[in-house]
Amino acid sequence: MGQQRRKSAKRPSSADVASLAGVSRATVSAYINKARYVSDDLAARIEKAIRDLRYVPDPYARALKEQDLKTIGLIIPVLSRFFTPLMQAINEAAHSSRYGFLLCSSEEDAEREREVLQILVAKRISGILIAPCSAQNRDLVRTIQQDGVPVVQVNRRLEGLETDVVISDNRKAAYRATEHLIQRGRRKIVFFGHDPHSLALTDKKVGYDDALARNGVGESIVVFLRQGDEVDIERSFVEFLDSGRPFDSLICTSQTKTSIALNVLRERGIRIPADVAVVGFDDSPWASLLCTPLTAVSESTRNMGEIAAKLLIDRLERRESGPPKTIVLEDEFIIRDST
Amino acid sequence: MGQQRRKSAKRPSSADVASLAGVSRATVSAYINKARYVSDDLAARIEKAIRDLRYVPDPYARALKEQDLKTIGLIIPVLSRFFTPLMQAINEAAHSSRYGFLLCSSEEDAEREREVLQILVAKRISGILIAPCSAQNRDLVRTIQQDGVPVVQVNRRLEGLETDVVISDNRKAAYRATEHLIQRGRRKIVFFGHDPHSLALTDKKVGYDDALARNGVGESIVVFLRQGDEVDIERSFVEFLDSGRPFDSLICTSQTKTSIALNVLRERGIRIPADVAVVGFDDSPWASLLCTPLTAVSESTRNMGEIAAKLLIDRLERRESGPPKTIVLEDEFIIRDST
DNA sequence: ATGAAAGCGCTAACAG
DNA sequence: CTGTTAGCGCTTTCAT
Repeated sequence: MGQQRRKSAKRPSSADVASLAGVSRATVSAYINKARYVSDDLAARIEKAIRDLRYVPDPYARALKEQDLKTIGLIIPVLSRFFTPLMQAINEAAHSSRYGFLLCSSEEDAEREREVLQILVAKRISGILIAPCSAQNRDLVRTIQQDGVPVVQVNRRLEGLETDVVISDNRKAAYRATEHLIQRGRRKIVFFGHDPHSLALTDKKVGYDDALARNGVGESIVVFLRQGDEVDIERSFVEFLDSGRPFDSLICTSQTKTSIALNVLRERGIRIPADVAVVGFDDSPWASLLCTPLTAVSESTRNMGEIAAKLLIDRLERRESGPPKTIVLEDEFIIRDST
Repeated sequence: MGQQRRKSAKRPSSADVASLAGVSRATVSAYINKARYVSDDLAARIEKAIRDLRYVPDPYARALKEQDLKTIGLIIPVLSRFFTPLMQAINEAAHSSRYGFLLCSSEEDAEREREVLQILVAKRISGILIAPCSAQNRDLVRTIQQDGVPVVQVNRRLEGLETDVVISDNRKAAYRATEHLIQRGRRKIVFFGHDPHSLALTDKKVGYDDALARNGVGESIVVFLRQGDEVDIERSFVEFLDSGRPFDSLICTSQTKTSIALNVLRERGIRIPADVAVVGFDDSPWASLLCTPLTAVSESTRNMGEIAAKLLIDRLERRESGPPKTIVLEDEFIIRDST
């Protein structure tokens, strides 16, 4: 015998409740929304009818009438661990201000991002938090905003948009990391994991380039990496190693890349920092526990989420209507033993 | 000057498109949904009108008519990193079967879980994946299911529910971990991080108790821990250490707890495994890189998500209508150097 | 204090 | 092939 399927005989509507309670639908609606006074007598009968019928108002019918979904949408480029603290923070902030929370991933695909934006707007979302994945939707975002939906850019920023922005200074962090390696006497510094299409990586790359240039280091070693799973990342790194190109240090542009690189280095018996110094983007609770505790850039995405959510909610509640704010969080640079 | 707010003069409706294109609303609808043939001529005019007006159909009006949202809902107890791979897998599976994906967190709160369940049903979600946080909503889940909405339990299981289930065998994993410690000669084994209210932990605790009993180890040392942030977790562990109760090994019931415990142990100069052997639940890419590579239970939540999503979608597409299946994934037990 | 009726934007059955 | 019409379930004046 399979799972039962008593295909819903049809959900009760407010009309059913009304007739069972012997009142009009208007009164039911009024009672439910506490929109106007309803006598105790009727209230009790309605209450009972609702229970008996297990009536739940249809959110769509309601939404059809109402202007605002009282919900915050978050669009991230990928559902990765990196964004988890950001999601948590935003979810909590939304909830505690009595907003709903709707999460969407664009999968780093501009087309999909576009769709998602349109869906959110069509759903009359109250406001949008977005970590944009492509400049392609700049105009759409601008339009949405001009139509009265507040937008906050978070973690990544598209130039030329008059939105609130909360990012961390990846360029500077990369600069600092690179310069740090140079000061430690390294000259053959690998930038592991670049993708010119990624907004997130561009900043880091610029910081790296700047630091090399200002310190007169001519050689730039970049390992490119298009979107891919962990196997692809590992393969790219292995290929680089096998190319035999000499290097004495490594900047990994994400936590995943860092752990993959470290694992490969360990397997090959390459010593850190004796043979190769390593700095990783994104700190983790493990970084300090490693055999060689890792020097890392720490980006507080949790904090970023909190601030961004607050900014958005302030706009939504009309607590703030000034010009767009840009908040740049400083990344922490934590020097441990790997460099 | 603030962000512009040209409060949407009112969105265009299909009526606007129809009149601009000089056709009826039915034709517009037909064109959009490709529900029936529309002559090239009209199609072109409609297309143009849609563009000009930047028309987007109202999803609520549409939903009001339709029976099914073609969307899968996932309810997790907490938006943690632990669930990220699960979310990824389900999101991808949903998307590639052309379903939407709706994520909700119950925040380990039965009341909130109840609300969320009702919202999902009210929204006519196609099917639900749930990692239940409490037995309290068992009846509600049963009702939902009987009303024809397929439900799959994932990661955690409530007894007495005729749903598909995908879990991993935490009880056995805990048993194995405990027995492993005993075989290594440990007798004072700490179970770090218990909460009798947590379904997830109960299984682990049972495995631990069983292993102690079957191996004639009388002493059970349990560090309790109600929901709390990392600071709370750390404090609990520190308090335990400060109590001076002797112990020679440690089972940490989650990744977060593991990293916190390891950090505290390191700070106190307690050597692993010489002074204390450690096994952690949830493997991570870092586990092998630690100073003392960590013995760990590895639970493939990604895999769990894939399977659960497949099960659900098979039900949705009527590809499967047999009795409920229960899939129990074996956790891997990876012995490294910490034990 | 409560009820009747109109309408939100869309789809689908039925005509033409 | 395309248009007319009748709701979907709810909220909201406007009467009573």
